[in-house]
Amino acid sequence: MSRAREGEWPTVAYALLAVLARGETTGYQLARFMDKPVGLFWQAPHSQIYPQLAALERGGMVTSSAEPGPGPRARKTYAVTDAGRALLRDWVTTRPEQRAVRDEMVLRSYAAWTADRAEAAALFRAEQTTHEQRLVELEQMAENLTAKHGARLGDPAEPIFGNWAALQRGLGAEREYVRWCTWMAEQLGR
Amino acid sequence: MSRAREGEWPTVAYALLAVLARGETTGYQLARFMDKPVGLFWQAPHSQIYPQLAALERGGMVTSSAEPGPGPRARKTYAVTDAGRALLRDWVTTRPEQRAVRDEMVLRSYAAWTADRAEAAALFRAEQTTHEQRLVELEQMAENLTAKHGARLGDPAEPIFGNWAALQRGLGAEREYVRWCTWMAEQLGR
DNA sequence: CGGGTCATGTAACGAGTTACATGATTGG
DNA sequence: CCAATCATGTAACTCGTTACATGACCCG
Repeated sequence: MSRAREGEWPTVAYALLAVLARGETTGYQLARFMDKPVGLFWQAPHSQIYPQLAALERGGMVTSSAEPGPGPRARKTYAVTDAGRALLRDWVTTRPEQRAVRDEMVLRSYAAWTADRAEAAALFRAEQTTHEQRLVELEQMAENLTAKHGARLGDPAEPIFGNWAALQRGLGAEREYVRWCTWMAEQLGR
Repeated sequence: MSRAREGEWPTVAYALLAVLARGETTGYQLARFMDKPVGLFWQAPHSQIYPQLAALERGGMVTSSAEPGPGPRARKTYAVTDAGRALLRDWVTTRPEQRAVRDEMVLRSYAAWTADRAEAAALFRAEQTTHEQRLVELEQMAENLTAKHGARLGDPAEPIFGNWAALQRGLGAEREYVRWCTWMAEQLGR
């Protein structure tokens, strides 16, 4: 929540800044956008988002204006400050240190020889199907984006380019994962 | 560390069982194998491994035999029990619930429009290069495996099939990531 | 009038990271 | 003799998840 060292923020803070950089919103909208189902580039529950927004405000990276809301608490609309924009801009071009490889399905494939062959094949076929469906959804999103924004998608100065870029990654990653699951199911199902 | 509910273990426990299922080893060897650099399917530091091995032993999933070691503490060799083998076998064919999408580079791509264009292009080119090198290493590993084990790699009953399967995933994932980084660098570098 | 949506927060916990600790043997 | 390797462990902390909490309004 609070910074580890002066000037260092957890990644979720940059995710919030990245969304707020496109226009001010309420904490609730941010939480909706980043909660479970979609959230193509980063996910976080509201229990992480509200305290993080408060921390960003204490740090002067965002400002909030409260209007009386429907519930027991006021509704707050957040906006990025210049300091927040600068922080995000710097972070975007900083190289991440290499993350740990941790994939439950890869671990299962590594131990597949210990399991029942047919059950293991079924597992990978089921995974394949799920991610084929996910792939169809993403392809639908790509069609919608193309229809609405056309050539602007190729312009890295436009915010919508960010959506396109994240979507390209999602499409590629899902295709590759489906390919691997298919291969695994084939290997196991003989 | 301890089980959340009776019969539920953290994933790192299954990773340890998966390695121990191939033959008994010491905690140190496990830690070496799963620490930072390699660990193609799961990574964990020794500070997580030693307590987890102790927990598995308390749960009757592994046994240990201690011989006097070089340091102030005894060297312990661990082996899976029948219960541990059964636990692993069941877990392997259980479907994981879908994991959260959280990729710092995707987040950066989403916010790329806020950054300096040339710096952003350089970032993705650098990532591309790093992962091209990683890919070469994996291809080397694939060659070595093929040379040493040949057709046994295609037999899902052989433990070595697990290495092959994990490696296939690594190769595919790295290739796809390199592809995306290349595309990003191209888009940004115009 | 009961459940869903809007709207914001706190608390408890688990998983993973980083740092601290100890001490013998081996190699340059 | 200093550093690396072998060998095991604990402590403090951060990040992320799950659950708890409150209450107005709207729709069927």
